[in-house]
Amino acid sequence: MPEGHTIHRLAADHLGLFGGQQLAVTSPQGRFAAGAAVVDGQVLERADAHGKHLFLGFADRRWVHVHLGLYGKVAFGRLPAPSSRGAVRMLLTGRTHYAELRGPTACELVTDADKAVIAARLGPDPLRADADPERAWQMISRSRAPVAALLTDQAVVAGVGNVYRAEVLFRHGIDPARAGRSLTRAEWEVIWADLVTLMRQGVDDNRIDTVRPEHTPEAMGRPARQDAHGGEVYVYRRAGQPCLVCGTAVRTEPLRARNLFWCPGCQSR
DNA sequence: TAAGTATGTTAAG
DNA sequence: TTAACCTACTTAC
Repeated sequence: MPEGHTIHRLAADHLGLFGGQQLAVTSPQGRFAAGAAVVDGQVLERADAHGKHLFLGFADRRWVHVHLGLYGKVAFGRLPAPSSRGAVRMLLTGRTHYAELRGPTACELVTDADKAVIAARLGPDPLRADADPERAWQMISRSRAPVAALLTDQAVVAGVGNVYRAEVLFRHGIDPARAGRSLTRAEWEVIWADLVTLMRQGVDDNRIDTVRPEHTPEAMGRPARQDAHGGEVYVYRRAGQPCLVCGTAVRTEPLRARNLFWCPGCQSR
C-alpha cells in the first residue's frame, strides 16, 4: 500500500508506539545488521515522512531512512513477537510492541545532511504543512509531459502514486494524456486541494477511498462491489469494467512502465 | 506448484 | 528504454 499516505501513517504509528522509548533494533535477515547495531538501544526521538520516504530519528541525529518501494511492508504487533516468517530486514522492539520491516527498497542509516539531500529533490508533499504547491505549478505549467506522468514524478509532487493520480484525474474529469502546460491554474489548484483532502483521509483510514457518496454502489442502485485492494475507487485497476458514473468501459494503457487507468467518457477535459 | 501481478525507484545501456 | 531489485498475494493448472 505504499503511497504517501501509508508513509505518513507509518511515521505517526512509529511515534505513537515507540516515541521516547529505547528500542532494540536488529536485522534478523542480516542485510541491515551494521546499521541496526548503531541505533540498537537508542531512544526513538522523532519520525518524519516526506513523500514516500520515512525517517526514524534516533539520538545523536542518526536517522534510519526507509523507502518501501513497491513491495515493502511494516507489520506492527503487541509483544511478545511471534516467531516471524520470511525475511525481516529490520525488527524494532519497544516496551509493548514490535515492528517488522520486510522487502523495502531502502533501509539505511543516514545523517541530517543526507536527509536534507533527499528532501531537496522532492516536490511539495500534499501531506506536509510546509508544502508549497506553487513549486509544482511552476514545473507543470512549463512541461509538455502528460499530466499523468507529472503527478507521479516525485520531483513535481511527492507522495502521489499510481492510485491517487488515476483517481484525482478522474474526479476532475481531466484527460490524463493532456500536457502539463495545457492545465489552467484553476485546474491545478483544484487538483492540489483534492490531493490534500484525499491523502489526509488516506492517512486517517490507512487505505485509499476516492468514491464520492453520491457514486457509491448503494447510491447508484447497483450491486455492491469488492475491490481487491481494499478501498473504493473509480478507475484504478478497473480496466474493462463499466465506469461508476457514466458506464463507459474503463481503459488502461502503460505509461512509462506503469499501468494508467481512466474513463474516456468522463475524462475528456 | 507455477505463473502473474503489484500502491516504486534506480542504474545500466 | 530495459532490467533489476525486493516480498506477498491471487489465479491458473
